[in-house]
Amino acid sequence: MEKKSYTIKDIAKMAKVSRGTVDRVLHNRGKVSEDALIRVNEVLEKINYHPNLIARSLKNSKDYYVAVLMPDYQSDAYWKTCYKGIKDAAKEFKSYGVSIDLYFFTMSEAGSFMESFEKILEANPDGLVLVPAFSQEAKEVYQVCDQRSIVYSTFNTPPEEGVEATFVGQDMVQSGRLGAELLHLLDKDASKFLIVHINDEEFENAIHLQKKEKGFRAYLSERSDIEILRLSIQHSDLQDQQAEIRKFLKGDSNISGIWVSSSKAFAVAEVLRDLKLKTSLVGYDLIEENTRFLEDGNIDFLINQNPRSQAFFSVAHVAEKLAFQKEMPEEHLLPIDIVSRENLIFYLNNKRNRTKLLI
Amino acid sequence: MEKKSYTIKDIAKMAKVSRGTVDRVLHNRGKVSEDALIRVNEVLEKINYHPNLIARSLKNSKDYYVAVLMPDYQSDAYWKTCYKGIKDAAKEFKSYGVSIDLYFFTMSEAGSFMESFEKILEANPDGLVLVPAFSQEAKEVYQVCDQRSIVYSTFNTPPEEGVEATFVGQDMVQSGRLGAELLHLLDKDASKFLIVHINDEEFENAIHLQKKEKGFRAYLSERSDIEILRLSIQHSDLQDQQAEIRKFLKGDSNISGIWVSSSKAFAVAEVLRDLKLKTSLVGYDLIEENTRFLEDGNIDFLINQNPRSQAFFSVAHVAEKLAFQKEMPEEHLLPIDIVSRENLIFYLNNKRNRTKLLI
DNA sequence: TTTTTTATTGTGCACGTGCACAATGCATTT
DNA sequence: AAATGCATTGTGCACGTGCACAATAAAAAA
Repeated sequence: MEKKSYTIKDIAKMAKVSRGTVDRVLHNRGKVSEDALIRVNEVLEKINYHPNLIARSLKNSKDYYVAVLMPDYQSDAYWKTCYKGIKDAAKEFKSYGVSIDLYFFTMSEAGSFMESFEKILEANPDGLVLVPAFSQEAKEVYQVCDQRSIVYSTFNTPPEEGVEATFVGQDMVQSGRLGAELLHLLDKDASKFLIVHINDEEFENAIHLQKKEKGFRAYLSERSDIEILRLSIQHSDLQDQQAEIRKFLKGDSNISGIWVSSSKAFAVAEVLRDLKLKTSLVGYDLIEENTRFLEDGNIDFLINQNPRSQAFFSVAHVAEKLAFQKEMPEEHLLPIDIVSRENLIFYLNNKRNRTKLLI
Repeated sequence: MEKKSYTIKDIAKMAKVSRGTVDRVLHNRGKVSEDALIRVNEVLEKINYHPNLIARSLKNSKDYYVAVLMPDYQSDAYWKTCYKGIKDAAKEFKSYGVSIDLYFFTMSEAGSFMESFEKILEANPDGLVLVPAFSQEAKEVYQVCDQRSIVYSTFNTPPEEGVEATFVGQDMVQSGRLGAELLHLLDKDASKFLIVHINDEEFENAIHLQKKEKGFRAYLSERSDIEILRLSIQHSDLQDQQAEIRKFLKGDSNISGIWVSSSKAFAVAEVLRDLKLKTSLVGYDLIEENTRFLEDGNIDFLINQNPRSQAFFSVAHVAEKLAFQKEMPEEHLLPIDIVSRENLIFYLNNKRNRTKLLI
């Protein structure tokens, strides 16, 4: 019943060799007689040895330094949530000697991305967590990190194909499919849906939005001949955005459901409320503006992109790789949560929505 | 920029005392002159000391033994998922010297619960994780554990009011509310909903089902005058269950939506399919029988009770308390996930849907 | 003053690992 | 036979903590 965990000393005794020899076998750095090798391996097979990670990491106990490169969180509620995830991870791993510093860039300026990266390099970090918003620049980053053997992981935006960087995030195509499904479930006799993109960046650069739209359309094309309208809004001012939405909705009255591909569903919700329209509405992200309308019933579902967990895990992978030599996964896809009024509370401030990683 | 983590030795040097004195101050076990006390405290305040948990747990490195007392997982897909969570936790904490053994009981026999507990006591464990399905018997368990200072936590079934045992699970009332909301969203013009209970235990003993029903009714009474029918099935044989459902549905044809309070939604789904009814259906748990009907469209939503995470965290709390002296939370409520066809895959076998706990 | 008691402070060790380096055995060369 | 080289093996140390115990200083008793 009671399993004992064996130590190197135990193994040495059992194999009638010294600790050093066992160590040499375990890390196979040669200089072991065939005789001893066989004896040690015999014991190892019998007992199924697992090294004590605590002792190991105490031994390698140095202070690791991890830099995070992400969009400025002042500007955006979504990134603020990521920031929280980073902070939680920082708190978590502090006791294991990992300290974390943040560096920011502006979404509209690729230059600011590389500028911050230069600063990071000056600080000479052991690890890097980044949002590779600019794929060309990011490639350079990966190269430099490989060269200096800086451990890195990405989140939110998937790295380009072919790059073997750890990615924590969601399946964007599936996310779009889910949006379509929810609208479809809300009104099974729907005849017309509207896609709304409201985004700072050019749509052509926003690969994640393209993937989402692709998924949205794919779902519907598989099971109905619902007409799909599309409205892409570039204004950065809320008033202008809403004016355009209002104009569009007045022009086309019998839309059954609206899917907003970004976190700006609240902009549409307000217009719907003012126009007293009962159109179904599905959007993304649990930012305060959205959750208010979810509670009032103007938004039916919000799809949670789990920004907090994305950021948290991205840091966690790097930190545990450094501190415990744990392997980093190539891809860590988070669930795409459906949030309605009645389960909203569990996705807000959920400090414990996190995970020790497998060894 | 670079934060150093201070050690006791550092503090001793700064306060011009020895390691021993710092140690005495930190664990305030007296025998320190006022003079030294002040100096050490000054340093402590300045540097915000956090002990190195790795070193600490290496020091206290013994093998901990944790017993898990849960329903037999052979009988039930739900408990099988819990079993997986336990196994994952076992794997995770093995490297930290925590080994885990399982003991089972039968849901229908309170006696088997205490029998297994007796066996557990013989093994003399340091920690216990249990599903307190029988509240009276559980009380005795808590008492014995307190007496022998066995660390314990519960999951799935909340312990009785007034007991201060760590509980990992979900808010049952809210879970019922969510079920009602989903049905309501699926058909906003609904006039009649049906509650179906299919359960092994007596309804009177199944407090969690009672709470769920309460939440279901509460939601609807707040915002509509939908008629609520109720069908409680006691048969343990699937054929008998379905016969009763078929009879009921044939008798009352214009039901807008059905909510099954347990994991037996598949039984209803099959009947609906055979009768070619398009009634909305919401149930619980991602067991294979259910997910098949979810994929076929006979079930609209499944509510995920997160059995795997419940079990995992319940073990994790005990293990981290033992190995790292982390505090155990009084209550750890997991999110109530809404699962549809398009996000189902992320909730199946999601090895990483877990969390390192806060310190 | 010397001895004993008491209050405070300093030091040694173990936990398990991983590395550096010292020590041993054995065969080959001088 | 002594000296040298090489292959293999054994040992010491550090990581940071927490506890036991030794050492010191100061006060009280002789």
